[in-house]
Amino acid sequence: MTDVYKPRSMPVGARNVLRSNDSASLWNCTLSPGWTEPEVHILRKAVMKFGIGNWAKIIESQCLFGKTIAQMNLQLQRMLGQQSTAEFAGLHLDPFVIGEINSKKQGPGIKRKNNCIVNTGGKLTREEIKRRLLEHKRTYEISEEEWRSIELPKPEDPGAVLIAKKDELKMLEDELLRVVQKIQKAREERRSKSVDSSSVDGSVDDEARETKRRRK
DNA sequence: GTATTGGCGGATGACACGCT
DNA sequence: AGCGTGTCATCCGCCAATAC
Repeated sequence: MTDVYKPRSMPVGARNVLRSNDSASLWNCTLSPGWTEPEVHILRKAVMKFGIGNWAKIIESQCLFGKTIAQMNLQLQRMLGQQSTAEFAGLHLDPFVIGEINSKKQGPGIKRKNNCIVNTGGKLTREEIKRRLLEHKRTYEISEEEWRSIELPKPEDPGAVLIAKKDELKMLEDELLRVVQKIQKAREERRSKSVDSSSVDGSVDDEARETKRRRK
């Protein structure tokens, strides 16, 4: 048996088992559909520069052209390793640092969904959010000099992006067509083989096959 | 071969809050 | 009060493993 790769982010304790039905995206090994690795790094830099939750500024910068607030928020949750982002609102910090810490959290009070820690104790009070915010600011926020110096990629020409996406769509459609044709061909070959063997055998006639099919 | 189960992950609706 | 924005909880489709 070959060694099973266990991601670094996998927690210790009872869940430190790679089950056969764990999806590849579990443990943040892969990205959310629709996100490429460079895009994730741009989002990481963008939240470090503009502050977590400042989606309007990120959209305005056009560094992630085509991404919606919902998409960015979902990807941020994956990076942070928790669903609730209110306690980080506006902070200039590296979401991967928080994600690394959250990935190691274990215990009866830790409930996860999509590998993100979800809130189980009701909504946080404004005071609690404020308290956590100040704590995170002290502990994790990078210096102003640092986040101001972050450079984001120049906005791409929307027309060029559209053309590229159309090309990608055409490529995927062609690939789908090829796969469908391949399946059809394989089915036809299988069917012709079974017809051949039954005609040689002679014992399995159409009626018998139909009876067998009906019994199923 | 089919049904059941467990879990992932995107979509969505409800809600809170700030602004005008 | 109405609107826009952001957050959070829940729903539901899909997939793979397992049971029968």
